[in-house]
Amino acid sequence: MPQPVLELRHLETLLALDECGNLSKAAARLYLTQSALSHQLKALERHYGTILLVKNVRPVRFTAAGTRLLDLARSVLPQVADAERELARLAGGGGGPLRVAVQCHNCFDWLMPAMDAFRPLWPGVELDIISGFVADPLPLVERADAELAVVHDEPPARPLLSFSPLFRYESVALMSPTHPLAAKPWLEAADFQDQTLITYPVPDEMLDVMKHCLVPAGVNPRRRTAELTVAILQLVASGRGIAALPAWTIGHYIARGYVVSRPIGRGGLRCDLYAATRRAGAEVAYIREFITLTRSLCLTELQGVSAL
Amino acid sequence: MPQPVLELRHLETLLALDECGNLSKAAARLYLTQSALSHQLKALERHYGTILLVKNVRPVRFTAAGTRLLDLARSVLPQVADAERELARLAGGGGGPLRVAVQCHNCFDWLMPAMDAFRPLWPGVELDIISGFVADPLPLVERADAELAVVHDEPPARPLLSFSPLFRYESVALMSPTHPLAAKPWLEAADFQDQTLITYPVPDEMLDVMKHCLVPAGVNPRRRTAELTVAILQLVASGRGIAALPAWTIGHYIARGYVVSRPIGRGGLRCDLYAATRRAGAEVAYIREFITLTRSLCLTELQGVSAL
DNA sequence: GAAAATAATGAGTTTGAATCATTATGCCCG
DNA sequence: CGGGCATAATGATTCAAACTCATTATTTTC
Repeated sequence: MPQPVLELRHLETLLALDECGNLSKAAARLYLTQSALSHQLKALERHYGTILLVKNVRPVRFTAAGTRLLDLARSVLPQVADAERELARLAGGGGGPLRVAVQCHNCFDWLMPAMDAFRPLWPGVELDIISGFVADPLPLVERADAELAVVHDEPPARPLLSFSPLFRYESVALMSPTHPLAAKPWLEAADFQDQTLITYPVPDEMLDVMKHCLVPAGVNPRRRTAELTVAILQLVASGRGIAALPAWTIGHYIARGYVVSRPIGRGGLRCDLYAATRRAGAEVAYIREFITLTRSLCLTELQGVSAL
Repeated sequence: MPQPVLELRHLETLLALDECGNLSKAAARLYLTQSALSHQLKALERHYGTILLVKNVRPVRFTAAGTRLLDLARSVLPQVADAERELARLAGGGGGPLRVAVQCHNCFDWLMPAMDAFRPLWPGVELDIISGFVADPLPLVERADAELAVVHDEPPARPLLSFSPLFRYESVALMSPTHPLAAKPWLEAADFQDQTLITYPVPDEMLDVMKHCLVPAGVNPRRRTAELTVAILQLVASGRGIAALPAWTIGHYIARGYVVSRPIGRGGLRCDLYAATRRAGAEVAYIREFITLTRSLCLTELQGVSAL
């Protein structure tokens, strides 16, 4: 007598499917394989005796039946989330500090909205950013001066820490539309050799292009620095040099034609962000939710971002 | 990153727990073992870091956290059920005939309310009772003159049919409060020997006491028949004989002291009801729901009824 | 205080949900 | 039109969650 074939898991899948538009992306977002989702869908469709979505079209299109289930998901999953938050409160885990240490300038672009979304859900949590960017924030977390650190790439395992993937973004090269390099479909490391590279005034370690592309290739262009993203874009637009920034920072500058962007290297330059917490912290409901909420916000809102 | 530990299954469990008042009963209702529920609860409680219910008290008492989850269940599960009904409609399985064949008189007591509850959920289903009680309704189902038959005990497997347990009820002996047998804590078959047994005018096959108790024991009391349950009770109350009826039929007669009831045999006389459908019919959403709905209504509303 | 109900526990088993490795399908573009 | 890329389907295999079984512990009842 198997009453409920349907489980919350399936509703999560449908939601992801709707947001991502295809099985593979949705699977990545759910930390599952494309195969898993395919099997899942097939089982559901067999059970209900009707197709739930048309997959050979981009993005996937939900049938009437699929839409009905999607609506169910939209109604039910938030209720579940609410209940679980309240349970955390009832279990005495509804409040506490959440100090976030961030390495990179640009992260503030998404960190602020994420914090804004988080605050009303967990009014009992004291949310702070550990200001002044820290070269290596991991010791902060280890000695409990921060609950969470955002770091690049997955660091080697540490006994006290646990790492959760946040997302992968693309760093793109920026130049004025009239710049000679704008003619190329993508840039190689060598293309930077005779250029002026405009960056934030931070160590090369913390600059994606330098760390992952130019330093390995032994390229060392002229440099110029600016504190603010707008200032960098200003300099680029006026032809004073080229820059490399995460794709998400520059959406409307591109749209307005002030600057153009080109991938760095054939497949583009991908950078991975992780959230580090102490292992004990990874159990705390509000820290977990901060991570998942941030991830999910970034994946849906930010340009050029994909699941990790 | 296992987000949802909670699944619909758990919500079903909580609901059953609330209705049944203890793990064992709830487990039976869900077709699971008591052990399964115990493990389930423990896992949930470990995950949320708080106790959900106090089990060493009858009925179990939900904690604040438990109540919150129970509320979630009460909100979410009906939404899921609604969605699934609509899916069935969208899949083209929202309508069709549902002709129910019933063996026993008393079954109408619960069949009517069940049908009343069912109708608004499936307006497209043509619900009928195959009237005139049929001695053996199984052939009706086999040759598709009925979609569902209610039968006693689990019949031997038949190639075309599938049987679903409905519930178990107790048949009790009824007598006037002043009757000598009322002094006994329970009745043996032999006690019936010199009595007048008042029954419906149907073959012994279809009378629980006869079939499962007196006939096996070779006891054959005087007989008197009446068509209606009230008439039987009237005769019993006025000392004209004793009767045996399902415990559920007689609640308020007992309460008012007109008659008293005694178990038949040490542990009482238990009878099992099953729903028979054609194997193909067991797949049809509305037939499945009719069965589960009926079962669940009877289990919660009827006296002396337990899960099978 | 014994018997009956009920719950907990840990080991063992089953099942279903995932992955892996591969094949199929559709789409774009030269 | 055919090769290459992105995406989905498939079936075998793996793995772990969830269940059962057998037993012990606890509580209730008479």
